[in-house]
Amino acid sequence: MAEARRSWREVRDAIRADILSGRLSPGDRLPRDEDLARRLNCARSTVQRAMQDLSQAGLVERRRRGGTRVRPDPVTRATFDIPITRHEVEARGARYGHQLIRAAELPAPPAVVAAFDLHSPERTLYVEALHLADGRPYILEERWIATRTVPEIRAVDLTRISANEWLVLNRPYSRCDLRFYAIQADPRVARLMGAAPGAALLVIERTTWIGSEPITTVRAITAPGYQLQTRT
Amino acid sequence: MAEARRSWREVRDAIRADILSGRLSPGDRLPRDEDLARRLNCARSTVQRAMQDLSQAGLVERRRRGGTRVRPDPVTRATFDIPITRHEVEARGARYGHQLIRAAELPAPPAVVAAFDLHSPERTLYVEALHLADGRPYILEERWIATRTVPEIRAVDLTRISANEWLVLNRPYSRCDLRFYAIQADPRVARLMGAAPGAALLVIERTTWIGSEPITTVRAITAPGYQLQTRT
DNA sequence: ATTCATAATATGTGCGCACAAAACATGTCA
DNA sequence: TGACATGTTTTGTGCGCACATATTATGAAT
Repeated sequence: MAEARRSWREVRDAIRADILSGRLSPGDRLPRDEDLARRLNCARSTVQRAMQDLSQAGLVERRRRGGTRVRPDPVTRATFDIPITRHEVEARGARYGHQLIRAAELPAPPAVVAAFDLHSPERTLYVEALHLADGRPYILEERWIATRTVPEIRAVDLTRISANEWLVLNRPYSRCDLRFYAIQADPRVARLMGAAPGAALLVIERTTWIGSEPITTVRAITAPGYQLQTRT
Repeated sequence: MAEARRSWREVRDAIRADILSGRLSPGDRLPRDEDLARRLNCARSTVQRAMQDLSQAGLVERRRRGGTRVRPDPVTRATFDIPITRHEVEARGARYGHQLIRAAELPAPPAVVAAFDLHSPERTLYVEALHLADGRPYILEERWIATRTVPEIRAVDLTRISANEWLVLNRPYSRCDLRFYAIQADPRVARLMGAAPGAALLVIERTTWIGSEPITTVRAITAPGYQLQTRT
């Protein structure tokens, strides 16, 4: 059948076409790598490379000894890049600025303790700040920082560098949970954001850990009209 | 120095630690794979595997002949799985239902033509449908389907299977653009969703193509309180 | 100085091999 | 029957090699 050697992309595309065209259905088992390699006239490592890609894309599931199966519930998998807010603003060609609204050492409220996956209370630094693009409100962030994990943050001048930027640059994280939802601007948020009271705002919530130690959780309230889109 | 052979994960973690700790700064160039391999006591292919991972995670950028550099603008990269709505509802333990509100062949409005990256007008099937969880509104979708690319859709009984599910199962796509934002429910949407007028709703907009041919663009308006989160 | 062909170099791909590790199957023993 | 050890199967990892490919650097010719 096939004569020319196939590249891993060709192998991937061939299998993907089989799945997407319905020749393979969700839940179906695929031949083992070695058989596919023989059939497609390539090395097993090439099939492996193709499968690695398909697996990461969420199209197939692989298990040792269990073989490879078409994912039973097809999904659309999307990847987003969330940059440092300053970079995001500057990439839009706007002038970046930020205002520290409040910084205070507080015990973590129950919602934050829950977000951190903890039971016991946690000492936190609460930081509220407004990111500006060309002087106009861009993102309002309400942030809790676990001072036990990040004690140095207390020595940082948060009027000079935003907690967002300092943390991303200085605190590696091993786990990051993200959540998106919509809220209506309450009077206070509306005033800070220069939005109409009741306006619909996209919220990006992010919590990070290093190992099992919580670092920070932040509620980023975006300005009216803000859109988040997949990288191209 | 190092004696034990390193696995690609160890190599990846070592390099990642160098980046995140600041020993390597954004924009810095890394040694070439071969030197890293010698230094870390492993094969070049192992370094290659580690770099592949770091590159996909957005931590480094690699170019042939240009070498490897730490990405100049650090980002948080997040991956979402957007399942078929029926699966999503059922995974929450709820009973799925859906109602076809309207289906009509219409010329694509300008916004849709733009979303499809086209200039000329396009014949579309407009479909409006409501997805239900336990009988309650879950997602309202407004969808335009390019009938030139997907003529078979006209023969599908959209009261029996949702356009969402039919398309995902029958129409492979090669490109998918996603966009999230918040809207306020206008009176009609509020009535359909059983929400208060003016409620903040998360909208997921998705456009797919096969090759350069548009398939569909959909505006999925979610019920109040809907949250989208990264897969765990 | 500018343009263009050419060389040098780092990453990307592919192969074949060997062994590791997970997960499932089987059979033994109580 | 049930718990547990053992074997088998499939994917995962690692190595070393050769060559492909993209990109930058070099230098010649105008």
